[in-house]
Amino acid sequence: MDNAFDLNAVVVFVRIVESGSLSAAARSMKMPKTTVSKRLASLEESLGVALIARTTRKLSVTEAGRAYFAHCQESLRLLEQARAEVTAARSHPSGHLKITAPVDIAHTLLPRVIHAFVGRHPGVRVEVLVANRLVDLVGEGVDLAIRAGPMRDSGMVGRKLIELTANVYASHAYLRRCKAPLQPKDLSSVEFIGYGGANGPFHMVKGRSSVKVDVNPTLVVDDFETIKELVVLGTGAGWLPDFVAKTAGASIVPAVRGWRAKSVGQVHFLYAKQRHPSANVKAFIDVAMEVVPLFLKGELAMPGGDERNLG
Amino acid sequence: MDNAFDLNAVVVFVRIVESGSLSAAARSMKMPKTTVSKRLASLEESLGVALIARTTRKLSVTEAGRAYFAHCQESLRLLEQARAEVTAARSHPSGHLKITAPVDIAHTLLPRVIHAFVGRHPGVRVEVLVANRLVDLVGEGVDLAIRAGPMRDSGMVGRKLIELTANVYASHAYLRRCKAPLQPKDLSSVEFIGYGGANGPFHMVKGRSSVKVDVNPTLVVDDFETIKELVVLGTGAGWLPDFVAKTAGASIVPAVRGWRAKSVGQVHFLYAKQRHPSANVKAFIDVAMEVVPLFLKGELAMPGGDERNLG
DNA sequence: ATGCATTGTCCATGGGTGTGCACAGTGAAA
DNA sequence: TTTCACTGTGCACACCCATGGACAATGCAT
Repeated sequence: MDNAFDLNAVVVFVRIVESGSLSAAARSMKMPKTTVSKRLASLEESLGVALIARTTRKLSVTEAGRAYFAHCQESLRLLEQARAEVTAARSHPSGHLKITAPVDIAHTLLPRVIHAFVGRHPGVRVEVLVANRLVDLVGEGVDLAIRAGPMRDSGMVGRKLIELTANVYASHAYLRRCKAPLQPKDLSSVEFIGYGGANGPFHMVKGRSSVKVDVNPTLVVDDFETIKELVVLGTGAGWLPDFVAKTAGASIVPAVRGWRAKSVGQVHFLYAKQRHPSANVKAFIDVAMEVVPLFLKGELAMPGGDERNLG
Repeated sequence: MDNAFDLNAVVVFVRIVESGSLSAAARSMKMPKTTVSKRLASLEESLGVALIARTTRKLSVTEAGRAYFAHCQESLRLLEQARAEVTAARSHPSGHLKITAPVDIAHTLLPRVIHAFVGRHPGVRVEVLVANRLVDLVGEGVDLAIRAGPMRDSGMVGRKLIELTANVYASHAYLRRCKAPLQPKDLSSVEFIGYGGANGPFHMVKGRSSVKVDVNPTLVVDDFETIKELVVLGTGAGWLPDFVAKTAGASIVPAVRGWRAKSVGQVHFLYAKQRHPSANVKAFIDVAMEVVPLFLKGELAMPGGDERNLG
């Protein structure tokens, strides 16, 4: 950085011309006169041109100085305007927001949140990237990710959205075919639809009670939404995250009344660890923290299918 | 100068975006990576906005960063262009040049110099301020003054143009009326036209000889050109600077053949003492140093009156 | 997998720079 | 004239900041 010339000196120069004197400029910028003097001198030095002819009392801007001043003033005005725009956008959400989420969440929680978000912040263009793979946030320019399970991305910070609660669900018709009411141990003998390969025994809780449940999956699917559809059709009982089951409305219910499956983790947000998080990100998280619990409690109106075009 | 934000950081930011990485930017600006990193961090701090999301390997410009970058890049381009224009104008004369000179010189030497100057540097607009008063150079935005006699302006530098030589001139007709050839002592008995109030005895020289001449002015005028006209008309003999007499062409000649008046000082330029004198000023002085001696030696063509409109 | 090169950041240190003071020069007021 | 307020600048010093080395993290090549 040997002889890169000091842009701040340009600011000083412009202020001098605007103020009409070094001292006035110094006052308006709240810096000592001597600094102003030296900055101007160094600018003239690095330009190799006299900008301001000065006696102790009078000032007059050189021909070169006048030309330079006109350009600089305009340029600095643009720069200041840019700064103002940015700091304005800092507080109130606007522009672009890119989100990624795994398919399960993208089909369930996410549409509700987005629906509320775009309603509240119409100026923001939202882009959603639905993928189960681990998206490289900074590499793909993603502002915010929603992930399930433990997070181990370095340089990122997380924030818990919800506890990942789940249960074994079944349709009313299916339950009528069984000898209700079922108990946890009965689940090992019903038609059970398992998830993916990582479907071992799980725990069910009721108050302080906790029992381990072994199941014999007659069917294994690696997609919760497909499982949900099967459960709705009465194919069998299936372990489902509550937020997935919820999208089926009242057509399916917990198979074992009064019990629920033990939580297996959290759903959380993940975004770049920065001193100054994006206003868009913060706003989106705020909306999500407000909307999702309502949705899970069933207090959220469930519109028909207008969010399907976002998937 | 508490929290005035660092414009140089903006330059660094722009270079980072252009280069695609902090390290690349550091290399291209020849400053250590650590400085680049800190500059960027401080810019984000003072803006209160994250501009660049960065992992150790990948970079991605924030929404806010993109908007800011576009404006800044344009603005800095303008600034750089301004700098280029100014430093270009440094070497080759252009723009505006304001000169002041006393009337005597403005009517004699100056037109010839200006004529040559505008012919050589057509891009420069020349403005001439003819006045015998002491013009405040910086106060009135004058780039260059021509003065006769000692200079005692502080903060200014001078450069000698010519030795202020003079002589006693008379017309051919007048000399015929006298009993030529005249000797220096004869001057006390001719009709002598004196200058202003400061017209005491003067010295005349011939080789190593020097004699003091006392005159009895029958007529005193405080304007050399008027004196010259009177001499041309044959009213008497008059002490005239050579450069004034020269404008009368061959119609007047030294009254005492072989002798001349002793020099009484210099004509010099006066301009602001600055590290970086204006290219215009330098060019003008160069032209003057070249043209004036030619004129005084009579080798310069004397056009009719086309320089009159410059007075 | 495992080096290897490269990236961005943290940290102690020295050089550069902004600061306060003093001073010459100037204009307005008395 | 003399005084006075104020201008812009030279100078010595303290302090901040750029510096370079070290380090964790990461992608590429083998």
